[in-house]
Amino acid sequence: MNKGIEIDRLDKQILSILMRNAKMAYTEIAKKLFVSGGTIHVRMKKLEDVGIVKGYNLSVDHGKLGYDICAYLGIYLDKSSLYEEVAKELEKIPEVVEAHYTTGLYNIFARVFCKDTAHLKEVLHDKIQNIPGIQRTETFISLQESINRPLEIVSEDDDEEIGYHEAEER
Amino acid sequence: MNKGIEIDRLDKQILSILMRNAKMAYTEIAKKLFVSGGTIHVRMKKLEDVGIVKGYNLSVDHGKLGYDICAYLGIYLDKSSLYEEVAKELEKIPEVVEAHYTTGLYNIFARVFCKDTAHLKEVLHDKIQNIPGIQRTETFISLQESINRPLEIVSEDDDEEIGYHEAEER
DNA sequence: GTTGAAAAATTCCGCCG
DNA sequence: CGGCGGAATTTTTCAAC
Repeated sequence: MNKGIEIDRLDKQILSILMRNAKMAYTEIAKKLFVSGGTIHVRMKKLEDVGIVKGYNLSVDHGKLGYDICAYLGIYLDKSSLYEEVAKELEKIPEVVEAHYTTGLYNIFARVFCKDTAHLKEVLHDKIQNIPGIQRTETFISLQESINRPLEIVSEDDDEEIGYHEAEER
Repeated sequence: MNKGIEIDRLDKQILSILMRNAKMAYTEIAKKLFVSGGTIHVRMKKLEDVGIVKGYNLSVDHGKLGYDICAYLGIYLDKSSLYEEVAKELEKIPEVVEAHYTTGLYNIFARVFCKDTAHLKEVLHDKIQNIPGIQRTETFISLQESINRPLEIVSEDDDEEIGYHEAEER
């Protein structure tokens, strides 16, 4: 039982390539995988239709755009049941780019981007701590991001001797 | 002093659009921003050259691909100085998609994707806990992701009355 | 920043195995 | 049906202004 969605090896290979470089042309992917460009097109349309592909994003260097601080916040709530309410308030804060309802020590896990420490203080003290239901927060500032990559979804038993290797970009 | 990189409002608007939908055609962005397609092309080339644009990613629904669990790990090291070594070992574990050197309670913050609880146990117990230098870990499983969006980089004083609004996709 | 034209990619559709 | 191939359309890309 597979949620009714059938994904074969070709689908996974296409996704795997595009997850690393979403700008690669369908014609080029087609050449790598020894199928026609039209096939890539049909497969991607299916993958978008069933919601496996959620979107296409640009990955940017936040530091170079003036957002020097990336921090994770562990948030304690007064009551776990306040989650929906608090999430809605967090959504209004543009610096919050991610929020998860989590198991473990904290009730909510959030990621924020700030320009500098003054900006972080403003976000924490004036915005987040003011949300009703939030008891306290713990802050983890990222000093270095050493890994940031897509999940490898092509399993070993799937890609036995695929002649795929990286080519030069564009 | 701005790191020597000059980014104007138009650059930010282009980035802002592409961060939400990296597949939008340059010609369409050009129409929205009332400039020519060539200008978008030149701006993007500059933004890629200076490293502000790091890449183009596909965003996928990991759950639908069989990876039901997304978890964050707080990792305690025996000594903070072991960071580089441990990071190198973490990089060998494909389930680890993100790792940060952080301030606060933990030394390293990592994000992992697993197929199910058995898979998570294997990753935690057989892979991560076996890395020399790691003292112990704390696991936060994401039960719901309620926010996941790009950072809004166009500041209010930048985009005063831009006639920009979302258009239908493709 | 713009224009315009060549090169390339996307997208669609009829056909085949 | 799933994949192929080709043709129409759109986009990218680049040089000259």
